[in-house]
Amino acid sequence: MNINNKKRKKDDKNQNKISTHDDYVKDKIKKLRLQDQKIQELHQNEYPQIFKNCIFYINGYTIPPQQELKKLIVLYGGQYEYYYTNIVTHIVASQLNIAKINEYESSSKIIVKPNWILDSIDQNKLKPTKDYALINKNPLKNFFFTLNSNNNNNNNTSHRQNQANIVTENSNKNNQHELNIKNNPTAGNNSHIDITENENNNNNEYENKNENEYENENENEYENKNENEYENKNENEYENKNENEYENKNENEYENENENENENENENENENENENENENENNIIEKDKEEEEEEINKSLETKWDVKHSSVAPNFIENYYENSRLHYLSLWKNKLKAIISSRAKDKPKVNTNYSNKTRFIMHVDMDCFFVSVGLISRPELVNKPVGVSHSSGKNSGSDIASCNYVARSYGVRNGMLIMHAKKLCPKLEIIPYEFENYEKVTSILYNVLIDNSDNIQAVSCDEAYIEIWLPKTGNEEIDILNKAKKIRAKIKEYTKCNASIGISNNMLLSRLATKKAKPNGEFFLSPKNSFEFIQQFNVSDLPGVGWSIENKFNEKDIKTCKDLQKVSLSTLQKEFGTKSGQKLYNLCRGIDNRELNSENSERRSISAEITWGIRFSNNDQFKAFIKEISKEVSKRMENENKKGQKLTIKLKIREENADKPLKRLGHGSCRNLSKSRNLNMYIYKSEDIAKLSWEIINNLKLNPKDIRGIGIQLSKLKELSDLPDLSVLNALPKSIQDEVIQFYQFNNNINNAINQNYNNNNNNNNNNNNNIVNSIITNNQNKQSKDIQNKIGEKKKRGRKKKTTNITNNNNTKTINNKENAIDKLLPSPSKIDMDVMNELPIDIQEELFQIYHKKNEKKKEPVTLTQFWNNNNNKNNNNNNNNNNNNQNRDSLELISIIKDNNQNETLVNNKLNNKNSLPSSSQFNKSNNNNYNNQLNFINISQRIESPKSTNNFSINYESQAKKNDQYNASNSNDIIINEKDIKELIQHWIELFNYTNCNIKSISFNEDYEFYEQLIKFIKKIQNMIIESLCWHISKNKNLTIVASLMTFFERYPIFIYK
DNA sequence: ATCCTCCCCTAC
DNA sequence: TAAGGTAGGGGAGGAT
Ligand SMILES: Nc1ccn([C@H]2C[C@H](O)[C@@H](COP(=O)(O)OP(=O)(O)OP(=O)(O)O)O2)c(=O)n1
Ligand SMILES: [Mg+2]
Ligand SMILES: [Mg+2]
Repeated sequence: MNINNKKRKKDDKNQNKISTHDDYVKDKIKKLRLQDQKIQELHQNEYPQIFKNCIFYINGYTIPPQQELKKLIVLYGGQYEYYYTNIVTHIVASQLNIAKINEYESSSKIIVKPNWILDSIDQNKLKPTKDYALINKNPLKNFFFTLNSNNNNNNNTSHRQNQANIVTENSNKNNQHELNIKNNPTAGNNSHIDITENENNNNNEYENKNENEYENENENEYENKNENEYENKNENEYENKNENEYENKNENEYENENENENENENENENENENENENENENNIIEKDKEEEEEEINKSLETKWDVKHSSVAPNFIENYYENSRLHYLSLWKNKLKAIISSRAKDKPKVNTNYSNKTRFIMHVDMDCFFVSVGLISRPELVNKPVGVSHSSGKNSGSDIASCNYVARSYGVRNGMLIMHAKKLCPKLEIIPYEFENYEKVTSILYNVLIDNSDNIQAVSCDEAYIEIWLPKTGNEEIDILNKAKKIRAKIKEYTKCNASIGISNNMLLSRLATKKAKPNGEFFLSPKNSFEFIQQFNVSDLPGVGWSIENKFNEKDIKTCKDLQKVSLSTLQKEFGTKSGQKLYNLCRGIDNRELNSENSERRSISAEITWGIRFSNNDQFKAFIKEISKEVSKRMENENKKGQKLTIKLKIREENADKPLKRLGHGSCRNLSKSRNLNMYIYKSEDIAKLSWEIINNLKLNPKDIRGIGIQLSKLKELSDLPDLSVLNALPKSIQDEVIQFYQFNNNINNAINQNYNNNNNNNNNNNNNIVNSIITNNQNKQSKDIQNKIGEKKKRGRKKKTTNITNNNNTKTINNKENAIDKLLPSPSKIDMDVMNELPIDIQEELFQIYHKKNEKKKEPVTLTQFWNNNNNKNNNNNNNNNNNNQNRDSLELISIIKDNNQNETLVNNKLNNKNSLPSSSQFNKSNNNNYNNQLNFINISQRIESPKSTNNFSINYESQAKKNDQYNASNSNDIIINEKDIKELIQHWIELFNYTNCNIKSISFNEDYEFYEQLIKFIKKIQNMIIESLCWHISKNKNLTIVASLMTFFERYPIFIYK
């Protein structure tokens, strides 16, 4: 390995290229293979080598986890492949999308579920793999209901489809670096690479940093980030003309901009020239020429503006492709997600830390963008360099990053080129290389993951890591060596310098990095941190930006030493309780935060653009809202979220704003934000656009003044049925696999669910009634409390924390009982494949077509499973043709088969009856609704949906064709479910699936042809609801299987059913 | 008290 | 010529 490294190092030096991510991973894989082999050799005699000729690749998320499977595979003689290659013989997966299955099957790979490995080991021989095939798991699914394969194919390219597969396939859709990080099997906590053990100490290539070299920077003038100071330059003349022209001056009411012109008369050369026009022909001609030229220039500029502004085609797409800040945000999110999912997968190991010392490292690449850019430009390393879109000396383009040579001139990240060039005329500008930044980030994070006990992503070039070292008395030297090695590793593979700050908390290590830079490491001893920190400027403190800094400077507080003298109460009076406390702690080096590797859930999703926004009329404005709504929608789908609260953020040009220094920039603006609680969840672009425009339209703004637009959705909720991993993990191993497949199945029908959701969402008023929750909170027995305890209650988000101290934010992900109110009818589409059905042997068909009828519709008691069962046996098949009398009739739809489970049903009935009166839904329902709706519904807390002043006792559901459904804004005001037949069949299929996880099992459903289809459906749904509730109650009362309850609850939250009448 | 809305501020 | 995004902490002040 070292030989390889050296060799590559040489090569790379010649080529000045980043080693690819693969280089790093390949090296690591080699090491890991060696380890695997060693383990194998060691244990060969202890374990039967049953997997001897098998080469495994584990695809995605599995239960048990990859690492465990890997261990077993290796111990039992198999070969574990870290990447999928052709030599692989077996694919292990808990779920796969169809594309993957096809891919593997076409290359004759054997696909097995993880249980195959476990069972084979159990029985000491290879089990037949066909019993563990991933597909055809549920024959019913294939017999009666085949997923709409067209749908599948179509959806495969959509975000949602990809997202739907997040558990296993997330990494597939993402860019390379994410794939690498996420899929990197060595990234697990039991990857044993340790630089300190495996590396030669020949990494002396990093120079000894001369700390003072760049530190005599006293450029406070540039630290003053007051934009206006830069932007109040005398360019009004240009701006006014330009803008007037741009805006086609059609509407007099908007022409107030001329104010500026008047204020700046002295500079208005053109006017003066015009006034001085005289008889001299030559003069006139010359002047005409000049004017012409100017006009041409102006119109060129205007054209350029129009071409590049928000009215240009593909503006948003182009913009985001080039926006560094957008990338920074994007990457940060991705990294956090990756780190987070890693952390969740990783089992919590109870290591004994008592004889170890904890260090926090803050690792940050030196002038990241520049360093990456200079890899291919070694001739510039010792010159001042900045990364920017443009290089003109008067350019208003931002410098994203500048190197330390440039910084010695006072140039700073984020500075405009025109200012930087004044400080440093020789500043070289190099372009962005976003793809390369990603590559380097990938390597950086791999190295950090491999060399730490815990990691928190900060940005693409920066992370905190936690490292525990044995107490040797020399830990401080050890940790510095460790840092050196990490830095060397990063340098080796990326050709870029990283700096590392080390201390015992995040704040101090962050500050230590400032000392370490450039290209160094620094240990900030916590022992004398209080004194040490005094030398830092307040602006060095993370959390102190220009605003707070300015406030301090006004009071002559420059350094932390100064700040330490300010009392807590003063700070709190000035900045508020929390912020004051934070500042008080910051300047003392106090920071109680723990690394947060497990991301808390996203609470808002937004898209925002404040560059290039220029509209001349409301149509353009509106069109842009439509476009940016698409972007937001895309992000919602990617995150699998829908949102209840819509916030519009606008930047509006100040009355007297000057022309922005930055071309097409926003200039001086006032901000405006307007939010609206929708009482429904949205995610579709049309909805977002429509509602956004409603908000905006109410504001009565001049479209010409708009300079920035943002749309944010918050109060988020899961859009569809991704499995809750914490629930999943709580389930017995034996059913985890099943559940995963269940979800996989449902992922294929999300689109239809959501379509229907949107058709219904206006009916949703305050639906805060959660069936499961109300049962549990009102069921007085002890078991229900146990369940609550077991499942835990999610902390309410947004609630102010009681403690002022920064506390460890360990986000235990739990089932959300309280907040996930039942909200929507979420039917799912599917196809009943009657052809397949007809292929079945007659006796099976017959069995399946057994029809169960409820005997007496007037009966007020809910139908229990037992009754259901018995009724079936007494059923009369001949009364199918009566569709006139609802009451007398047997169930309008026919359950084909219900399989009783261990006589549970008896118990279930009793329990249910005993508890009936304590159920809240009953009283709620009756109080507000005097109808004589079938009592069984009282059992279910769906009152919000059922009651409606104009409701009758008859159900009405409109059937609308798919084509009509696209035009739904108004239709959704009615109380009708707009739904199509296909969707309903899918819905039923869904509930059948669901029942596989309860103690009863419906095999299939069919409808009486002579009965009104939707009426049948509604009744069916009622029945199903009862059965599930009963099942749930039974489990709860018997304290039987809490994990099943847990999973049922999640299902309930995701698949509530509502009935309209 | 606690919530909500509309901000401001910060980090990269 | 230019790509000034984005999520979250938190405060002020009003509503409940
Ligand atoms: N205003 C800013 C600040 C940063 N970045 C980008 C470019 C930087 O290279 C990268 C990382 O930011 P850092 O704060 O880590 O700054 P650098 O890495 O450039 O310099 P250093 O960390 O050495 O101070 O983020 C940016 O585009 N605009
Ligand atoms: Mg950096
Ligand atoms: Mg950084």
